[in-house]
Amino acid sequence: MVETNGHTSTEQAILDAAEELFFDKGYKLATTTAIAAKAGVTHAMLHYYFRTKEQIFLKILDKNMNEMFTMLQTVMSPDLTLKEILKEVVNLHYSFLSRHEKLPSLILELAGTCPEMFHRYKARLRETVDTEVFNHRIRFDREVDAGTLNRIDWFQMMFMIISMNLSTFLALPLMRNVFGMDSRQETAFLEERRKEIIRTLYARLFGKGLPEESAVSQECII
Amino acid sequence: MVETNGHTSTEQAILDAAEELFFDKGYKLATTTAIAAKAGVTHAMLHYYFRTKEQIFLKILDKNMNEMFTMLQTVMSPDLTLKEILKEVVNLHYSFLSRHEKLPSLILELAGTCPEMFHRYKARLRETVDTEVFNHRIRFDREVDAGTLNRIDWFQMMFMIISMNLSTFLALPLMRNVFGMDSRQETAFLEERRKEIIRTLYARLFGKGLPEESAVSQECII
DNA sequence: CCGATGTTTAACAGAACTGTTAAACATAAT
DNA sequence: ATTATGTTTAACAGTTCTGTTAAACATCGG
Repeated sequence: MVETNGHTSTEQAILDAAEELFFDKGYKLATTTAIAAKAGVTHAMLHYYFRTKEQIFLKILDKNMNEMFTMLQTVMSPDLTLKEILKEVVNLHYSFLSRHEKLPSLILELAGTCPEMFHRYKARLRETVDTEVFNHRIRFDREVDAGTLNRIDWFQMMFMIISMNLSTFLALPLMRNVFGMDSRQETAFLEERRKEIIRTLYARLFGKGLPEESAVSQECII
Repeated sequence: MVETNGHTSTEQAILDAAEELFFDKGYKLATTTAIAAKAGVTHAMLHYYFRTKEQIFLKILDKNMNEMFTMLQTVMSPDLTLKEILKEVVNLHYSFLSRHEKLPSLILELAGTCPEMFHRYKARLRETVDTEVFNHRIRFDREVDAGTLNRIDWFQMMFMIISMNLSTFLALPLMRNVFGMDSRQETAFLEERRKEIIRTLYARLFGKGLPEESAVSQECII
């Protein structure tokens, strides 16, 4: 039953079920048996189409990682001010995360428990980071020198942005569990959180009269 | 072979091995077989002393959660300024995390995949949060009204502190993997990160002339 | 209609895991 | 020495998982 996209409907059903289960339970805990059950086929079909669990997982992960790298590379817009760019970075990342709520924890699982699988993306991740750093750094440093931007280490700033965004979505299951938010509250929280992240970032970068020890002295890691 | 602490050496060996494996692999992936092997006993011993995998896990998790709650409650020191308290909160939390590097991801796993197990700590967590909020909030609001503190929602501030600290340690395995830090670089990174977190927090709370949209208007979630 | 191709099923093999149990072993008190 | 108690072993049962395979089924060109 070959369809227009070149996939059989069975193949697509397996991919859909697998994506949901891998994101829900993680790589190791999502079983081929459960995937097949969710797709409504025998688990032998899964092996017929994809041979192994690892291959079907990589097909799904690749798709998501490609979207992530695309997102990372579209941050550049040279005709915006640095201030606008930074806001864009946060918003873009934040909206990507809301569309891929569970990708971060899957990546963390991979880095922690299947490092050899994560290796597949390492080079590309480093390269992307290096490129973005190179593209923005000169401009960034110039503004720091001109005094229109508080001194801060590049890497620390990137880490701050990424981690503030990420941790919002990493904490979401826990927040749902502990505070039992309904979906309206959740939307309101996420929106207020996004604004607060930008406020905090702006305060650190553009605020005046910051308290002591704003000096920075780190050898760069990357 | 009963020892002075009331545990047999076998029992303690199992607990030690279990703690390491649970933190390394998570609850579901740490197998009783592997725990027994690491402890150097047959896996039947594990069931002899603890009956089930869940019970040994809870023994270990309880110990760690108790330490966490103790830490959360020792934050109060009424004779410090608010500014000093906040710094203390960050430092205390940060140092706790460096001693329990892998607790956060275990808690996140639990909240995500075994919510019924996490339920055990829900009431206590809410209670602790409520108490801390109640204890600090009046003072906090007074300083906001006096203009010595920028306006910010309590919950957002707590979330910010916790998430900046947490994400540092959540990201650590990934950082090791991608950037291949040695232990000297890692120590330097963690120390610089701690300082940067305080800088950022202070900038948001005490910085002058913050850019637009620093107004805050959120109904409180908790 | 026939056979070639691609798809699906059901049964199986082999491994791993949790938990149980009966018997062997050690130890200390009587 | 014997008995009671606590500890350890080895073997087993029952389940679940990944991956394979042979046979059944469908579809379509000729």
